[in-house]
Amino acid sequence: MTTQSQGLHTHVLDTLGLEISSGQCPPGSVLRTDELAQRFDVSRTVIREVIRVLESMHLVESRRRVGVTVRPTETWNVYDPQVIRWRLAGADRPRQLRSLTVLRSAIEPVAASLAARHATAEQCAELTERALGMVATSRGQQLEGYLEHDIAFHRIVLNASGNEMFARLGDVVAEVLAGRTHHQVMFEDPDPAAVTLHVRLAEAVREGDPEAAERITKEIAVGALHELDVLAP
Amino acid sequence: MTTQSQGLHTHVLDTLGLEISSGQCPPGSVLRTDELAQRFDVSRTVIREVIRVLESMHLVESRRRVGVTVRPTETWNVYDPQVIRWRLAGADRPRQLRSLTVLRSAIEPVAASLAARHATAEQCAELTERALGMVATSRGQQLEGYLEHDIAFHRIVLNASGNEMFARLGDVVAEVLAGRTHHQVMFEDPDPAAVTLHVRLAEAVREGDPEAAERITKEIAVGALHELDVLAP
DNA sequence: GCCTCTTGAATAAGTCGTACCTAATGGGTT
DNA sequence: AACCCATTAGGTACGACTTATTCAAGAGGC
Repeated sequence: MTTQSQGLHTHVLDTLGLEISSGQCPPGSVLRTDELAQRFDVSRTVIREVIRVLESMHLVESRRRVGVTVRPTETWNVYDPQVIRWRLAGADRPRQLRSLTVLRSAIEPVAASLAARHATAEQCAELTERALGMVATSRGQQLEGYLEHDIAFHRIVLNASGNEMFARLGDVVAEVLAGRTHHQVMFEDPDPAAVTLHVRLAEAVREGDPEAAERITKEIAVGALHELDVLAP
Repeated sequence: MTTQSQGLHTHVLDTLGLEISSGQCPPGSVLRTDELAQRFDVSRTVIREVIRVLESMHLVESRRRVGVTVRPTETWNVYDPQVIRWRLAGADRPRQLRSLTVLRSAIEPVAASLAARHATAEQCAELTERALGMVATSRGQQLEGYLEHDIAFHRIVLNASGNEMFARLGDVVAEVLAGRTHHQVMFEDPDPAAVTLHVRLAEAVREGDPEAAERITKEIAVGALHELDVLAP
């Protein structure tokens, strides 16, 4: 059986990763490499490589004579974009979205403040462009276009902060925004207040006003958290 | 050559990971699995498993007919504790410590604020205990003991925040604190002001005062950043 | 008789070597 | 310039062997 395009490894990894993060294989349960090889109809070689990757994400632990044990949630590398994707696709997406949004609300204001100090002219220009793009797509069911601008906007801010750790959170934010748009039921157009705030943030960064940038970003974060409270359990 | 105790895989992974993150194998350089197998005197199987793990960390990219290419720094999973450890052990430790400390300064105040709301009696008790431990070891060259209390203290705050993403940053903070103590030259006892702030933070959390907890944690962060400016280039 | 310690067989992961498949590449041909 | 083919290096498979753990049975001491 060779149905996938991108290699056996990828398919098996994705399937197992999803099963584990979604709780189908609860912590403590044991997998056997031979069984997995049979189940996926691949060689043990492939399985072992997958297990090693899952092990590096601290999702499982492999011990001789006992098998591959699923580790408790607390040890997982929850910052791994792959893990985040799996978890957002799984059962506890709401909880996941919430903790990620809280993370954003801590990071992004500081990042925006730094961006107001360090952003290049180029970054300011693209930021404004993206903000205008958000305005343009904020009405009339253009959710996908809006999402694209939104992701790009936040990515620029994080990059412009000049801090590597912030910059690398761009992928995480992208996953959160995408998850919100796609999985959360969003019939309506985005909140006009949020759109305005993005425009104002672009201005604050362009004018090099760290305090304003931080304050505005905090407002955006509050809005995002509020939105979760309204739509989720 | 079989010097390691914990498996060939671990040894090879650690060596290669370190070499890549320290810039010895600059982005764009190509590794060949056969060569690596020869070099480490292990089978290609082991090398392949290692490569797969490095690939999952986005440190390398494996393509047919071309080999294993080291990817540019921007794509690395810099939140992977393993990667952090490698980078802190490598050449650009100062830069790394700085960006991680900025990250802390964004996260920990928010975490402390949440901890003041959600901490259990148990957590408050252990927090106070650790603060006292820091006081007790703050004089007389007991750096290792101090470090242990410091790490535990911050870990409790992050855990008590109730946010999973914050909690999982405990390892990162631990690496930063350990790196600061071990690699940065710290002849002297810790800053007495910092010790006092930790005691006050424990109080603020115990008394359920989010604003105070956030403010005090910001002061701790400012101190840590200042310390870096003084000691590093 | 019950408990502890030792010993040994069973087990599943770890490692190895080889053989073969497949895709990307680069050069040579038309 | 477009096409084709040999080469190359990773991808996959299989089978044999090694080693750490575990668990249980048996020996010894209380």
